[in-house]
Amino acid sequence: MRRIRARIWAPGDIIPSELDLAREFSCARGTINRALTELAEAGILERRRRAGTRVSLSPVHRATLDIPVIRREIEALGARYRHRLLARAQETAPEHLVAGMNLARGKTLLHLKALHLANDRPFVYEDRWINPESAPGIDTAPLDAISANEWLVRNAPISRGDIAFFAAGATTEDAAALNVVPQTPLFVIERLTWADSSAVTRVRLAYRPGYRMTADI
Amino acid sequence: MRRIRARIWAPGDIIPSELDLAREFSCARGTINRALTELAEAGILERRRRAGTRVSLSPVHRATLDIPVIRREIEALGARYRHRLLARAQETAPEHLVAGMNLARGKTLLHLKALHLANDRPFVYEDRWINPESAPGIDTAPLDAISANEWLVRNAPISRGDIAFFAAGATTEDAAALNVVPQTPLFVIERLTWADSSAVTRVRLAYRPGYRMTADI
DNA sequence: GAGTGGTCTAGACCACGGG
DNA sequence: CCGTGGTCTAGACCACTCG
Repeated sequence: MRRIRARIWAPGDIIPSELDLAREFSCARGTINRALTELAEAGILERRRRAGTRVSLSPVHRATLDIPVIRREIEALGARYRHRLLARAQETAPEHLVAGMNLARGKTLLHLKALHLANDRPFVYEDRWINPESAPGIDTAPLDAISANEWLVRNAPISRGDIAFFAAGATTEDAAALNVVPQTPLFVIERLTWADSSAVTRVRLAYRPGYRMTADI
Repeated sequence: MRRIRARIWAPGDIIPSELDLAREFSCARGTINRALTELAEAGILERRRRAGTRVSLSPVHRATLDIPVIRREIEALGARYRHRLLARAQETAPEHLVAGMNLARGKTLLHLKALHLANDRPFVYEDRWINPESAPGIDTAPLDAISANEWLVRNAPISRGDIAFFAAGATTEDAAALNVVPQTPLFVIERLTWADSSAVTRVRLAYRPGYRMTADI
């Protein structure tokens, strides 16, 4: 890293091979390999067999976001967490979810609406659909005592997910829940999680105005 | 992972030690160590010396965001990239930057305003402050030909950065640049990057309405 | 004290892919 | 072909921390 920052190894340059570096630093090749592999994962280096290792021309800045359970997020702010289950219903999957969640048409999903509060003030409004087949036990879960968010994290192991972040004006529903005027700009997260190839849950989280999601690079 | 998903190793459980697993799978401890270390970095496991390895009770979902140069982001959408430098001035650092960027009061910064276009339609409006001391050569850089974004990535190695994502209503300036009405909800990124302990640049990026930032978990 | 994970070493075999 | 990185092995020493 020192050599890259000092442009001794400039962007685009091939750096010495693992064997050469191991000799230079008097260490095992395995150690060099681990170091270079980490830098490659961070986007600083690009490695190809036979072609060698080069300093990335346009290093991708890679930020790692920790997406905690909302309870923890609120508690980390030093606030008291509470949540309120506003609605719970069995509904036929709407058309836009049938496609996104790869469901059979006419499938019944659990539809939840909940509000997460920090010190009794609205923090996030949650609109969630759960595929009961992928979350066995959800039907009898006490979702007023433990948030669906947390119940799922503990009871429905997921294998992967897609997540999107964007800005949106508060809908009338958002506005009522978060106690703001409609069309207030809100930070919104939409997340779709999967267990193997079947969808577990799709959630839309609308954060209170002023919320900032932060990360380190 | 199979055992964790199948709840053979449930959240909170201690799993066998590296030595035991190495024996079970007839492989070297180093291989087990690498696997478990990766899972710990992904937030699936928690490891402590002597205490052993346990399955996380509340696995942090960790998303890795690739933050490419804006040109690449636009090109990846299949659109033609252009950018327009709207303003370039030397200005005394405003008060809110003196603190955030850890500058001496009265320091002169380069202040840029630029618009990035996708197929000639506004995509991101950029408001950037650059510390010329941390970016030698920036004063003579042809920032109308190459965006500051790209120039910096190539010429000013950074060591770390903070990044924040939030929603905001379009300011009059945003609105004029992006050709929207004021107060339109916009997705905004603020990024502050450092080379060692001195700030390099602080940028605010206001994306066009409808922009979604996506990631995988 | 003793068992855990963290890290390194020296060596090996292999997949890949450029020349 | 053959040099590169990718991965594994067997062994070692150490830091940490629980009991």
